[in-house]
Amino acid sequence: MPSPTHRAQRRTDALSRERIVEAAVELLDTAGESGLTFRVLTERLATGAGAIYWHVANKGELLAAATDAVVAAALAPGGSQASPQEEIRAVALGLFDAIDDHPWLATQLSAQFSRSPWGAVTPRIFERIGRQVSALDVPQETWFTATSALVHYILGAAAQNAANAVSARELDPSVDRAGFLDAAATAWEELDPDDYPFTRAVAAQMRVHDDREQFLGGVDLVLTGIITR
Amino acid sequence: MPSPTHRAQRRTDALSRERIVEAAVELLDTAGESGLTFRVLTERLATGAGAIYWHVANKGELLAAATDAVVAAALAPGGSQASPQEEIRAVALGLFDAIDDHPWLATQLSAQFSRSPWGAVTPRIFERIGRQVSALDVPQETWFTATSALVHYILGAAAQNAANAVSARELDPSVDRAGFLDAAATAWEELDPDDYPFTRAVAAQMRVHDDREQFLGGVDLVLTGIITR
DNA sequence: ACCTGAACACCGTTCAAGT
DNA sequence: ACCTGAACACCGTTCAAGT
Repeated sequence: MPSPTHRAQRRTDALSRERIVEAAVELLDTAGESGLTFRVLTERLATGAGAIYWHVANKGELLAAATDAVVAAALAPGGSQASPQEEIRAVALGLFDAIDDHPWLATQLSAQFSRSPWGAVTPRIFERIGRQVSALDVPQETWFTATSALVHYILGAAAQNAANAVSARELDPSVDRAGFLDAAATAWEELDPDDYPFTRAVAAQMRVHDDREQFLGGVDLVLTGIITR
Repeated sequence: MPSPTHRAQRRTDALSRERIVEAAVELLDTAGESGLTFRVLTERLATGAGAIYWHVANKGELLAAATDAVVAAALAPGGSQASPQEEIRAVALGLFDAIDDHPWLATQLSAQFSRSPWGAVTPRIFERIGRQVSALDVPQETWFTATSALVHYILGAAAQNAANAVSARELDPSVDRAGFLDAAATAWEELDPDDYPFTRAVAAQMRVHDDREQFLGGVDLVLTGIITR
């Protein structure tokens, strides 16, 4: 029973690139990467396929736009004037949480990375992190390498974490995080001692670790390397 | 004009998982990720689709097997008993070169990473690097985070590099590496000074950098962080 | 300028049937 | 046990036709 106010909200009913991207993100969030299809998008938006193609060149561009929209939102505020280190940690955590909320983002981000390294998303992240690195009082010759290392670590680690979260849900939705970690750690402990001594040795650590804490630990580690050199 | 010796080689003509994976890798190398299709695979192997499905569950498994095969080869020898740092650099370079030779590996590696974090490839890399980290004389509590950071950096940076190589080829096959870097650097220098001050500042660095050197620089940076902490 | 929707080419996967 | 190949369901994309 929509009130007139709601109707007014729906009045801007015309198709637009924005509305399409929005619907795509929703679909990705709820149905995963394989759930984003021009057919269901067509139903959801109550139009024909051609209509979507009028606003968007192809599926790749749609995926890129969806990724871009979510990343832009995650990078948005920034807020206070903390130290460069704290800013970097904040940006990193923002991306970490975004990937956690939109697990498809992980794959997409590295795909963007691969397809057009300097398309739209990557430069935003690179610039955002790099600006803080340059404020870090380290020689300028190290900026490029340092920023690359940070960005690679952040995206890689966040992606890995999202993957863990997804596969945990898929494997057994009833089991909680602790249960999943426990099962994984146990699996590690049962690996062949000759082939996997290290992984076995580290299994206990993995059982009790906190994702965000561990993620930030890695950021600090790279930061330490940057400052020390 | 195949000699009898060659014929003997071709005698083991029966379909096998190994032969299928081999053909898949070849196809991926020459035609890219979108070139790997059950139809052309079927032609190449001169069989029917069902025959392939007898040996391989589905396309995902085939991709995983191809990735696994290439990574296993890249990680294979190891050789000398150098210092842990040197070993880590060697392993890193091995992966770097493998991704450079098989650009599809980059996407696939992070996809594997996402789909089944502890499927087959990732643990191999993790273990290989981790073993050296544990020999690094740093407290055991740091092993997990340190190894994760290294692996994330290595895969991320190598992937980025492969992506650059691919898009360089695609954009204009006639232009060489120096030309590509030059064009990219120029593009960076022409970015909006208000929005992208850092990227602009780092453009010159990017113009003259050497991929492998820069990659190893990042590895050293993370290693420094690990040892310093 | 923007949208419709049937049609096209192509894909991964299945399966009854063969050997 | 292993292979054949037609058939199925589904996909991204195009395009003549409408408004």
